Amino acid sequence: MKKGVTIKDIARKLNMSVSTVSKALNDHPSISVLTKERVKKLADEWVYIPNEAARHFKQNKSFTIGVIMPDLLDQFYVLAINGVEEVAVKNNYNVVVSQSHEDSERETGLIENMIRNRVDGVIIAVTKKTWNTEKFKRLNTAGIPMVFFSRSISAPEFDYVSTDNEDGALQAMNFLFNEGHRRIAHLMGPPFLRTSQQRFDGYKKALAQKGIPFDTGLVAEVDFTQQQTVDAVKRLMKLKDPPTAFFTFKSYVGLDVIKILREKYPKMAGKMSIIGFGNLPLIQYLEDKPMGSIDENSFQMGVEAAQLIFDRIDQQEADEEPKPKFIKVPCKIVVH
Amino acid sequence: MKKGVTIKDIARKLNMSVSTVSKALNDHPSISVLTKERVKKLADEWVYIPNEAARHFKQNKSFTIGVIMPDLLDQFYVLAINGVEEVAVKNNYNVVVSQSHEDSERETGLIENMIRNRVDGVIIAVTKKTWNTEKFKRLNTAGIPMVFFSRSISAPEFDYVSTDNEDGALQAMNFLFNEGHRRIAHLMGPPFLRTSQQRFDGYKKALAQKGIPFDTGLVAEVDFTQQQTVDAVKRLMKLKDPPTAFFTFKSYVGLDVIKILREKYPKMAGKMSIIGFGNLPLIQYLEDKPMGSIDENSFQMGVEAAQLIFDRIDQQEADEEPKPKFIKVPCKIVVH
DNA sequence: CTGAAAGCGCTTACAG
DNA sequence: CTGAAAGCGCTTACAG
Repeated sequence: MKKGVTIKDIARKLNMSVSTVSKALNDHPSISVLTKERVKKLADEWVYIPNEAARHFKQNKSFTIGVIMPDLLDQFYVLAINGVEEVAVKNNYNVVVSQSHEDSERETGLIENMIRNRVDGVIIAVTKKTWNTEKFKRLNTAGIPMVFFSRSISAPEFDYVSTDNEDGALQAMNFLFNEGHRRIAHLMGPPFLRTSQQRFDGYKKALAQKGIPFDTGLVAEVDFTQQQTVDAVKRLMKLKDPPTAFFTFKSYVGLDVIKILREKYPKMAGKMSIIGFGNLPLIQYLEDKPMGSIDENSFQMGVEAAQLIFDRIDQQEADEEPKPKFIKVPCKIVVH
Repeated sequence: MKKGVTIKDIARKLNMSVSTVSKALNDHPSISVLTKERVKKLADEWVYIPNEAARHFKQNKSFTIGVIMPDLLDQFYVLAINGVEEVAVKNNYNVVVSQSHEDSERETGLIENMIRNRVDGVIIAVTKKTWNTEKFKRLNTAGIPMVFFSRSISAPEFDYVSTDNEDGALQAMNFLFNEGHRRIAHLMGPPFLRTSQQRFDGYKKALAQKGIPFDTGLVAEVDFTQQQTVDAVKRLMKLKDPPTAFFTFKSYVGLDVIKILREKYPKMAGKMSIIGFGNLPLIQYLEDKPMGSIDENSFQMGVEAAQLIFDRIDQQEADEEPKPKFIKVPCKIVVH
């Protein structure tokens, strides 16, 4: 193991104290210009690279925010991460991204790991199976701010950044109404997620506003696996009065619907109108596109989540208990 | 700021030394069972969470490997990360993923950052604009092992894990030959990437084996932007004897070709056979699929890269200078 | 089996 | 403007 140059090495060479070198490198105002120059020159020559680990340790801050996402193969989360990164870079923070792979146990482990590593804040989109608040309370106890991102369990005591789920649902439904649809199925997400409830609420509200009676038979819960979506579509298509359109929790589910229709109900495939949450980059490559998507502006959501985390970090020093925030980022329908 | 329980707190309460507590928590063999029990019990009660930052700092290891990828919207890289993660978890290591966003300057900054944070190893897929070895030498100087992943510049002194690029190209070409194609265009990647050269070599080798003269006019360099692919396709389609098939550096380029053909040459769209590197999950949703893809087994590549990094980390202690390795992970053609 | 001591590389009051 | 000292939370030879 080679070991690098340290502040001590520089101090010795220059006949200075380590404190002076440290301050010089950090441009501390009390240090003379000449000293700063000498120190920086040698640091340069010797390719001194500060040990951030040591700095963080000493300062009792990791300058790192942890992000836990269910699955990065879902481009929605990648866009969000890009937003988080942008804000983090501006604040000279690092971002550590982990995937729970929709596994709640694994998620617990990741949170534990983040606490052990003393990240300064956590942004998390929970798994589709997460309902317990236990692990989030542990973050609280450890004094680490956390915000739910996009997906949240029913726990209003935590911060939550999301798209305006209800409004997005309204936009989707109204668009479908305008296209003449009246029998619109809703494939909703896991019911213990606030997010699912909010989108479902929008669905019902849209129907009510339009004066269309709510029909439970048109709603199915899915867990985003193809299997469940297959089952749901099959059941719905067997109805006496089957739906003519689908409003799905997310576009990936909509893509599965399209695929299933193409395979099992080729006659219907072209006619069915489909809208879901998530304007995914991959849609551009599809020939058989969904009719539209709710653009959640996930990059912006990432930005807002990161900003909220930084606010919370700042507020820690003020040590007043802040009220939980629910930030809704506007969304808009995009027609393909 | 709340501060957590430390080893010292536990030691004080139990009238022990911090060394004993530390050893007890780490199951050091020299500590009595009784002591271990007492320590662990209190640690549990008090919700002691070890400060990994401190441990890493003390041990002069971050137990972290850094991964730099061009862009996580490309699912190929996400699959690779999953492979890296799997190996890392087994070794009790963390993985820190950063994106260069195909920006070479930014890449330099990320490497710098990883050195500052003293990661134990780096896996990197370079940007499409990277050609300079400078920054990689800095990692060397800092004593941090690095392996090029998938994409590499021409610098055989570094480790490199990649699919068997030449063989993949041969498979693609032979498949197209079997389909009856003789005029096969190649959209190749940036020429200063070893990867591009290797795939191009396979292309030429396949032609030679088949006794088909190599025609420079059928080759175009692209930088993966749609614009360049559009230009290339337009030029190729204007040839007196235009290609009947495309072998592309990667499937995303192939998808762009399909899109362009659909828009500009609808008559040709269905007939053109297209094969590229990368069996992407999103292909399942396409109706208008490429004919096939070279499955690079990116998860496995991630696994191999991580294993190589861990080998290198272990070898550091032995401090003999190891020879650079070029690991080729087998690939196979997948027909859609 | 347990503990005292040194130290990882820095930063930051504090004194001069 | 500079420096001596303490210390962040741990681990690890070493002594007993």
